[in-house]
Amino acid sequence: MSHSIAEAADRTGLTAHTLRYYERDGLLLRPVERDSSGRRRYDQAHLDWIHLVTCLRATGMPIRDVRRYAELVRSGETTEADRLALLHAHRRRVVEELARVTEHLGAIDRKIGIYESRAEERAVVSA
Amino acid sequence: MSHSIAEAADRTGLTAHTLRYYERDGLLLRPVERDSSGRRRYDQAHLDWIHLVTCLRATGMPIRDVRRYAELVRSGETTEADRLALLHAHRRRVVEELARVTEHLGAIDRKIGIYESRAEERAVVSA
DNA sequence: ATCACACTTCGAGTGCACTCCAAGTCAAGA
DNA sequence: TCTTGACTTGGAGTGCACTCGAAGTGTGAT
Repeated sequence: MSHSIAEAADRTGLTAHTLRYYERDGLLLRPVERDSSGRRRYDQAHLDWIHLVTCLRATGMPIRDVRRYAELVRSGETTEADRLALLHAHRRRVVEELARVTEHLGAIDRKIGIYESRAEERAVVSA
Repeated sequence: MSHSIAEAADRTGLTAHTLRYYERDGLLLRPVERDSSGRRRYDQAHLDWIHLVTCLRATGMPIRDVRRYAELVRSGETTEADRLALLHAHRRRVVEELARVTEHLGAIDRKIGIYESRAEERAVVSA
């Protein structure tokens, strides 16, 4: 079972443009196969890999690090320690970022609280 | 007590470049006052506002929405309901984004787990 | 057969948020 | 007095990640 670029876009949540861009930019493990008329065919292995790429991208990994990770995978299983290190470093940054955002969100919540209590006050006064 | 742009940069974690950029772009409530030789002087009210701006920015609010928020504040207290709506909408997006990132982080953690168990296996075999 | 349409490539364009540069001003210290 | 260095301005440049356009080709329905 293989899929056209439109189907792959559908299943990955990316656009066809972005899928071509990722391929050009070396984010995929290997170039996608083409059918007899030159069109891309994505198999399950590609979709699985692209899913991992979207996890990395959605958590803020830069394109060049995803490319680096793909290169490591391409280079064979001797690079597994390097891949693990790369993922660990990324994980640490993501956890830090989550904490930072959560903290800033708290400040925004306090601001919201201020506006709400002021709105409340006005409601009472005008009642 | 007022501060030079270098001190303001220090206290806000932004660069002097960024502080000037924010001012030019209308993210501050009013232009920063200048001393007799034309240099910016930041008072506590400015620093407090910039702190709020960094909370909004750090949680992913686009510059144009921060500007919109600043415009509402400038327009007086009749806009408090609008400000509250803006903050609520932002809060919702941030919470969603946190959930999304957390979920993707889980997938990355599972990937890390796979590499770790493989590393573990190799360690056992080579022992 | 013709038509619409999804696809191809290469390269250019976009939007965002800074980030930097050049040229000039001013104040304080040696 | 001279120099150093932090500042000023307007505008240009950068990096990232797409996003789109133009021109062309192959496929499937009418």
